[in-house]
Amino acid sequence: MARKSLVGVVADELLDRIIAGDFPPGSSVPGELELSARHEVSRMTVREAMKTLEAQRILSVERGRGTFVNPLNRWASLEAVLRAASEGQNEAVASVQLIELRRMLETGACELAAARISDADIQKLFGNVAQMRAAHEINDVAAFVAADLAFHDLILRASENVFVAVLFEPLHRVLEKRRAETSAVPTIQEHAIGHHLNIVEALESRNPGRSREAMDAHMQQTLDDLKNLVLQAP
Amino acid sequence: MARKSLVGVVADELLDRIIAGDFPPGSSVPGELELSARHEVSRMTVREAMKTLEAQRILSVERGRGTFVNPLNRWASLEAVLRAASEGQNEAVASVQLIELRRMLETGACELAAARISDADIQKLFGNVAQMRAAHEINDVAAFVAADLAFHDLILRASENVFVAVLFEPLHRVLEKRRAETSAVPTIQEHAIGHHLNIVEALESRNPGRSREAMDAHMQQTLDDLKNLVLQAP
DNA sequence: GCAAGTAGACTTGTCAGACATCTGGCGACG
DNA sequence: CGTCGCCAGATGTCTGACAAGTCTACTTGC
Repeated sequence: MARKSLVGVVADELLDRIIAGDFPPGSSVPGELELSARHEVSRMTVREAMKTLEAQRILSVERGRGTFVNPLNRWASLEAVLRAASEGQNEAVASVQLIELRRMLETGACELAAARISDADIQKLFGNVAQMRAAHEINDVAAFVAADLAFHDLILRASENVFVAVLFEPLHRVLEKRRAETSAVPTIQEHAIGHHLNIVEALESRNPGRSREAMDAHMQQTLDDLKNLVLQAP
Repeated sequence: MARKSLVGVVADELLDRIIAGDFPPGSSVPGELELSARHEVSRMTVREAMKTLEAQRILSVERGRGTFVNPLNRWASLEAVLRAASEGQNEAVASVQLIELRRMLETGACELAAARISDADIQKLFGNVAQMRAAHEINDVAAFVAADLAFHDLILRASENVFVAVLFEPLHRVLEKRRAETSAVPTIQEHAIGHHLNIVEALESRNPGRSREAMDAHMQQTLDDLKNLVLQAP
């Protein structure tokens, strides 16, 4: 699956060297010819790799002068920033900050959704909670996670804000595997079911503030779970 | 200034055709050869344009099969989504949704900053408000906007969350010009000064909830200003 | 007759070499 | 001393070719 093409490999290696500090922000990166020699590929392959990094605003290419590394806060790729921020002992910090970000987006989306969600979607949410409960009783972790994801996804869409969904999508991918870890603990499943039920009921009341707080409590629980589980693993 | 290179032009034109609906999500885009003929450039130029769109997850390239358009919610580029969402009569809707998004990020960042901001940074924020007041009195719109931007930027950084800054950066660019418009009205300047002062004082009290609400009120005002100004322009 | 295998057309991936164009600095010339 | 022009080095683009993956349709063997 996804055997990476050469340009993907070159782009990854180059990004690794940037993150490792070989080329600090503001400095220039070696010329295309030099890179093509170092990685033993043609100049064109190097150019395409550069293009992908430039599209993510990691590099700035200036004709006739060279190619330069942008400061980290101009990077447009959450994944690349995550890789950079997770260097060394910082992975735990990065995880917490990701949850913080998720909390902002999900509580905000939930608040908006309260005024816009349809009755049909609310019934679907009740259905998702029922699925989570059923999955919990027969210990089906995969089904539990699937229902959980569908629940949050529906709220995102009910917010009717396209940009929230766009910004949330990369977060979704990054957090997916850790969600599966925390959701494997039965006690946490029970907590989650309770929180989700609170959220649907708040949405049903069409009260934005209450809906936001319900989602906020859920996010707080998720953050606590992360701290108690992932951050103490060997 | 910034005369676009050929690959930039081709990428733009291709994105325009995608947004115009020539190639719906899931469908394939014409082959590299066909595109190179249509745009009268070499195949390599087309390839580099495709690479930039692929890096933004607008296209998915599959070797031997073709190149396909991703659904809009997988796009990783806020700007591209904005262009797509602003088609037709939807520009007003897109503007409102952008403010909604900004509200989520800024209120969240402000809440985090309350617990993390340094005394020195709080003094800087007071200084920014003073600059805004001075600029207001001598009717210097540019200086007012500059102090305003610096104020919000400092809070973003004080939240100590790298990812918030990353997601906010494209928003910053997009909203910059509209901010200049609304900030030109003296009455709105006065409102903004009051809101900013409330925000600093809330941060000074180190109360996260109060800080969030102060920023929220400011965002609400901004949204109202947008509705009353931009949405009724000729 | 049917199924497995294969040849071909079409697609993207990579390579090589060449020339065009832009930038910046160095040196010659006025 | 200042200005102009040349030149080295960087990216931008073109041409043509071959490699390799995918799908279709036909051929072939049973």
